Amino acid sequence: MTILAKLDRAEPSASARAHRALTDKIMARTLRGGDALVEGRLAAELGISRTPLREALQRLEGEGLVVKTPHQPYTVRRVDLADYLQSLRVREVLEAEAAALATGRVSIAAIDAARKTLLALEKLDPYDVHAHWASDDEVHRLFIDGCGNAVMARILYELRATTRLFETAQLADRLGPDQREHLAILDALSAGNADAVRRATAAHARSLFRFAVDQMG
Amino acid sequence: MTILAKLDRAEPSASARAHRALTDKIMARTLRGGDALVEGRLAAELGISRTPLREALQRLEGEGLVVKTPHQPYTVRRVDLADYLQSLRVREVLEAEAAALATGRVSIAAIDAARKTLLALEKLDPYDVHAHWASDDEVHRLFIDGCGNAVMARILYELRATTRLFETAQLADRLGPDQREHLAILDALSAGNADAVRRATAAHARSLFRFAVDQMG
DNA sequence: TGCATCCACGCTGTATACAACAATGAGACT
DNA sequence: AGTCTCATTGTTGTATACAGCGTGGATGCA
Repeated sequence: MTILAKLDRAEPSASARAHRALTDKIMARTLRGGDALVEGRLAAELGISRTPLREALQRLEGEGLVVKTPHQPYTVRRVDLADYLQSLRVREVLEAEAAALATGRVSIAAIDAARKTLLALEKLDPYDVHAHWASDDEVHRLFIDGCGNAVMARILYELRATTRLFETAQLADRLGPDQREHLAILDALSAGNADAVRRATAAHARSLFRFAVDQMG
Repeated sequence: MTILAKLDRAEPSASARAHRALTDKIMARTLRGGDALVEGRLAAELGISRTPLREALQRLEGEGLVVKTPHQPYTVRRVDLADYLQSLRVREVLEAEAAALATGRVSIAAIDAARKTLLALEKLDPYDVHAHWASDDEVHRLFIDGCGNAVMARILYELRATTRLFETAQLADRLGPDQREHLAILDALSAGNADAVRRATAAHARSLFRFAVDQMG
């Protein structure tokens, strides 16, 4: 049986499964900011022991998705407005640089694919949150993966993961601006104008910043 | 005895001790890039069990100081030239921004203290590596801690930790340039000229970049 | 009723035992 | 001699047991 299972598909380790399951739950808001992550309970749910579960939690802590205080359960990180704005400020600087570096390095085909996904968004009648995120990811990964700097890419990945923990409410109101700004980035990328790409990407981050301030303040 | 030990000083957890001990050893080059970190051996050396030791290793992995491949021991991260240059590129962008943000936020007293430490360096006759690093830290922390953006500060902390794993050889040749460039940053900070601070900090990062390329290539 | 104290429970932190896997070297066969 | 196989050994991955700490609620008292 174990042999069959192994042939079936490469079975990931217990801690890897736990890590995946928890990130999914956190991203999907099944687990919400401030929720307590009781080790024994979670381990039982996933059918593993506490040891690999703790390993997963520690990795998540390093990735900034959960926080811990000694002798108390881990909790899902609560990203407040200040955290969010500070992360956006870093993204404004770093993503602009990454996008400029990626100019001329990403294939036209990939750019066009992203544009197609983006334009298909507005046709969707019941506004689809999942599709919105997927397109957002496609655009941003275009230059994050394509910037040629693995260190930069890793940092941006984590930053985007944590900013996502914040920006849910009023997301529908971002549909229009996001699409406009993403298109501007893609157009500049197509044109191969690194400086325009930098400006467009920074403007996008600043737009998110302003939006959050307006909503909250 | 345990009671006395507890009263003596707040006893940190076993995993915290292991984390501290390992970071110290790695930074001091007692453990060098590529060295295998065998859990059982290390745990015995530190007088703890493997469980908290693994916790420390997992934290270190998140901080980028060690790397792991499944079913094999952790190894101290080997920072090659490409890693180093990519990290420097990120630092060029982010530290320049942090320094500009810190302008006007850091006290004149702190700036002057850093300047004093810096100037004292060249009086030291037997060139002192430790003193060099201490001064370097003092200057950079000035604006990293003072930039008012905790997210940015955390990223820069980790980046500096990993770049340190590389830049040892020929360090003595950096004494002159480092001092000049650090002084330029401090002067601009004193003058409260954010744009000059940004330029000086970016120039410093580029100087390190060029130095590494010249040495290696 | 309000408040302080204390006990009991649950959770985390650590140690230890065991299973699974990888690397290494000896030995046998060609 | 060379190579393939296989057992052995050491290491990681996981489970489990237990100790220590924190928390909340019950209880007693004013």
